[in-house]
Amino acid sequence: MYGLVDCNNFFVSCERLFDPRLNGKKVVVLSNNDGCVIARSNEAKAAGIPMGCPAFKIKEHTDPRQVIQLSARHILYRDLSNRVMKLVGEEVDNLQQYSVDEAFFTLKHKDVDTSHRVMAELVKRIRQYVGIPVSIGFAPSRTLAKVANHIAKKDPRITDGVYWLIRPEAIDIILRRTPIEDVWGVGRRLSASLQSRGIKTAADFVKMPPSLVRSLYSVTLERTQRELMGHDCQIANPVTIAHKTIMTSRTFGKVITSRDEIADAIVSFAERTARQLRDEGSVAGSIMTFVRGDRFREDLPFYSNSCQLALDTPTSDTMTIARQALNALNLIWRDGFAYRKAGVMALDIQRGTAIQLNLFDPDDHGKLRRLMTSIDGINNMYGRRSIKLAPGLQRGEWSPNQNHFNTKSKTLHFYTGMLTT
DNA sequence: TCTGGGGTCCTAGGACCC
DNA sequence: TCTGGGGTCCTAGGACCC
Repeated sequence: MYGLVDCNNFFVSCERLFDPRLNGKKVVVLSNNDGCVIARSNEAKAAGIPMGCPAFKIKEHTDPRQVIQLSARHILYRDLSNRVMKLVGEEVDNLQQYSVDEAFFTLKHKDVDTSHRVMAELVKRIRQYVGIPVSIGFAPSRTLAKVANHIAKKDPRITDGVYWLIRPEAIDIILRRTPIEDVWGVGRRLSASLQSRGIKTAADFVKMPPSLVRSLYSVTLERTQRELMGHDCQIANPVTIAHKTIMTSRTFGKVITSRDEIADAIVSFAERTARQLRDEGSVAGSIMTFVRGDRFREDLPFYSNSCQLALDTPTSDTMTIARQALNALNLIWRDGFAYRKAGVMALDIQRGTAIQLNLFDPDDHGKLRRLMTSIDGINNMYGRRSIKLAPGLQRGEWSPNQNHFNTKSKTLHFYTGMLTT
């Protein structure tokens, strides 16, 4: 039996917490470059604004003057997410955070009546202490828990935000009402393909022979099918294990043609990537840098390339990683193109303790580690990027546009001026 | 004018080996 | 006409998620 707790309209709920005037309005939160809609209030959903909608296309769905558009403040959202998860963790077992606003878990209590009472109280407590509305769904598998959570959110008869999807007859009825494209693990491509075979609902899908699903599609989709039948197939890997890759990338506020500007951005991305490696107690074995043009500008020649370089010794040292990221940039840089996006990725990640010292590496790892710890400590105390490598000193030409911060909200500006997450 | 960022897993196919 | 067979390993790319 799995529980899934999910914050309702999470980013919008966070913004509303600090500006109640947003209540009852069509509110959307925009992605990094004020580009796409990444969160919607119920009112915005009802107006037909789809998830991922480019901001400039909102007018195709509703009167944009009635839509409040806000730049994302991911640091604030992370902070509130941590508070929600702390309260949840006190009442459940095996809490596995799946994303910033949702987590799977198992129950402490065996009997459903006690559990239901505890969970309904938890929903109330999160609302009271953190201010964020959440919903909880229960089912025999994670995929079904997703379905149950959806019902907990949507069905007005569910007054306490908790829904149990357990009885086979109930599961059968619900699956018949679940469009195939709403199933977790069935995206646009797969649902189009399944629909062309006459599979319209989750119930239709469950009736397909599993061997056929596997041969036509993949073991992944077959697992989704078995999960819908109520078998736990561990579809979601626990996110608690360390990351296998860590990436930092941004779309620039405008196209960039200067190599120095891009190098400046790459150093910033490398710094952030290295910091995250250290936070997770990991080291990277190789570093990848990529650059690309603007895929929407047909008037400009398009260029996209990446380069992955191994590190002599796996490390989380900012300077080594930045240096290697710049080496990679030098190998893929081409003059005469307009660049719109770039990024740095750490790969071949291992636990930090597993450092294989390179005999010929002149660096003193102990000294470097102490330096990095000091830098992280200062940045923790005085704000991110108080100390940084020279090339990234100021917000550059490449910084993403974010022009819709809610300056009228009571939120500490602490959460605003910081450069993205 | 304006189209995100950060992940995971699986598969097909090529390189290489005996 | 006919071009072994069976492995392993790696990578690129596609699909999905939020």
